[in-house]
Amino acid sequence: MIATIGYVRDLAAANLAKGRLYRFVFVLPQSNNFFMRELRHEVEGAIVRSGAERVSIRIVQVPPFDAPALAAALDELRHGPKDEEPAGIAFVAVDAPEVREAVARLSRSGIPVVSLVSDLPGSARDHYTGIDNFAAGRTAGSLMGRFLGQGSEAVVAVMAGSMLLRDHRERLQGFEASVGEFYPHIRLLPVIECRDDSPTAERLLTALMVQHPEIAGIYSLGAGNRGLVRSLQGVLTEHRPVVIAHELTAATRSALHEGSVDAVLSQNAAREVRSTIRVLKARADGMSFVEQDERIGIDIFLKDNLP
Amino acid sequence: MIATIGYVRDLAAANLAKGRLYRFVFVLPQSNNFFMRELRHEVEGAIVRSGAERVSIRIVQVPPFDAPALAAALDELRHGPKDEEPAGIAFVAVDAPEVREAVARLSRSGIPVVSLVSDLPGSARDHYTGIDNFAAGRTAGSLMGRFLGQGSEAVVAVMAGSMLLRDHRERLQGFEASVGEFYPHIRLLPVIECRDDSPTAERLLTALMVQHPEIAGIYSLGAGNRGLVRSLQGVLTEHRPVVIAHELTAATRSALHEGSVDAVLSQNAAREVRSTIRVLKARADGMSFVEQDERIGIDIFLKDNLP
DNA sequence: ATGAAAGCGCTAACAA
DNA sequence: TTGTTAGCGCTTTCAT
Repeated sequence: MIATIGYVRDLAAANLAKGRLYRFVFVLPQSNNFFMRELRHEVEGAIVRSGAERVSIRIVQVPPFDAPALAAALDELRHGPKDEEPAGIAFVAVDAPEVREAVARLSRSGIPVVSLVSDLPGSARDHYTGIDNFAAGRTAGSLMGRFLGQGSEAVVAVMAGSMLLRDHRERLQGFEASVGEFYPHIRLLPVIECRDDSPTAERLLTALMVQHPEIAGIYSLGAGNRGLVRSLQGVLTEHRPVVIAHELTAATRSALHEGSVDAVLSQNAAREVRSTIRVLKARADGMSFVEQDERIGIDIFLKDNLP
Repeated sequence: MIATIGYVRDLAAANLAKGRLYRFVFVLPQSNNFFMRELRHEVEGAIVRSGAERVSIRIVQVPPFDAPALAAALDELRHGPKDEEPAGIAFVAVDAPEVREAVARLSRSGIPVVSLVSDLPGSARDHYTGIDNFAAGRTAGSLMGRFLGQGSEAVVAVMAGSMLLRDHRERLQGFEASVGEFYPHIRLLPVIECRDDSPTAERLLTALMVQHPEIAGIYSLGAGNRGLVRSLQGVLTEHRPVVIAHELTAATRSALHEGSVDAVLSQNAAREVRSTIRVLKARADGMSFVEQDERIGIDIFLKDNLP
């Protein structure tokens, strides 16, 4: 009806008129691993830039891996003065029922919610900003299979942060599925868990390589890659295993460059933060967004296509 | 001075007051290959969305590979009524002196200019939106080397669209450099040029494979991949060469899926268009932008991480 | 030169 | 309910 005339509502004018301020909250784990720090850093960058855009972003930190604390933090945001109610919330999910319930309460209050980096399927979240971790694991499997080449049995080690983390579990599943289907000559050692901690990663991997000198490949699907790189330092070049890791960090970047790591799968934290803000804004305005535009791809980095 | 007070100019209000309209022009080759069509399609999409954003985008088509025509089109844009002068121009460069000069004239007129997909180094363009094609070629070289594995001499065919295209030349250089340095057992056949035409590609490749049945790898660095895929159809699975191509299209996507193509390097046309508009807007406002945010990465797709 | 006033497209507060 | 008016932060015009 209105559209027939060719009318388009001028959102900028509307926002000016009502002195609108989009209050968004990012609930982030106070983890110390590189990726979470980067994520926090990107949100802080967005805060600086947000001045010009009628956006006000606040970061709320919660203890990592702590579902009750996360749920409490989410509930907290629903209270407080009515005019300070957030216009949207982004949070890194911990996969637990109480978190799902807190999200349901937010949703019932009409507050847009976006899960970030780690998803909460089956919850009332409006959107998930992050990569498909199952596909990431499959991709790692393919690369491992291709890089190792055909031949007799090859032994591959897998290191995760924690099997309690949904994204780590999904990566592992994808990796196992891909290797099992296409590269049956690869034998996977039992997963070791380094709790995303570098010293632990170094210790565990070094021990594993002593125990299994025949290791031909390593897939590190979590954090703690400084330790991974250090454990590789003693290995002779000609015995270097094929190494695939996650997240482009200072450690993985230089390891790629010097050849001790062969491929890095990564997600772009800056892009994730910007996308999240666009999505929250759209939802806050009751606007739709192009799902396809907001998909976060799995970046594959070799030494040759480093940004 | 002003900044000390914490003042931030409200661009939205300013634009409202002056009824600003950003007039941008995209100068695109009227090529029929999939990628250029997609690029055009994305610009058309931006035109639709632009209504709400005080942006008006116009597409000017020029004959492909035609430097004089492109230069003339660029000059044309500087004339016409003063109040319809574009606030920014994006164009797919043809690497020639007359184009450089036309860009210099635009620049002198104070019109922001962005080169898109194919760059024009050394010209007065304000920005280049597109991938690093040399790095893309190197990446293809690494993948080819790793996928072929160590061993005795391996013969690899290279197919380009045209050596007159700067992006194709750069990809080839990167590929040759990478293979030459790290995989000396790979022998490259002389480049064949299919002029980005599928039937030609099919014909040339089929002939080449008859002539060189020992071909173990194919790098297709231009367009015309329907033809590439067709030429592969007759090859027995166990003799299938390692195939690396550029641009994720219907043809390369299904070929990846069914296993006749091993990897696809790609650039995201939608992202390129959006980035270009952001950059032009920033320049038109005399604002800076985060260079890093606007870098277009080289996407690597395996069958496992297709979007 | 400097200042006051009108108005861009909208919303919110108020009147009728 | 429907209509009117003031004003959001800026630029532009017109007057001082």
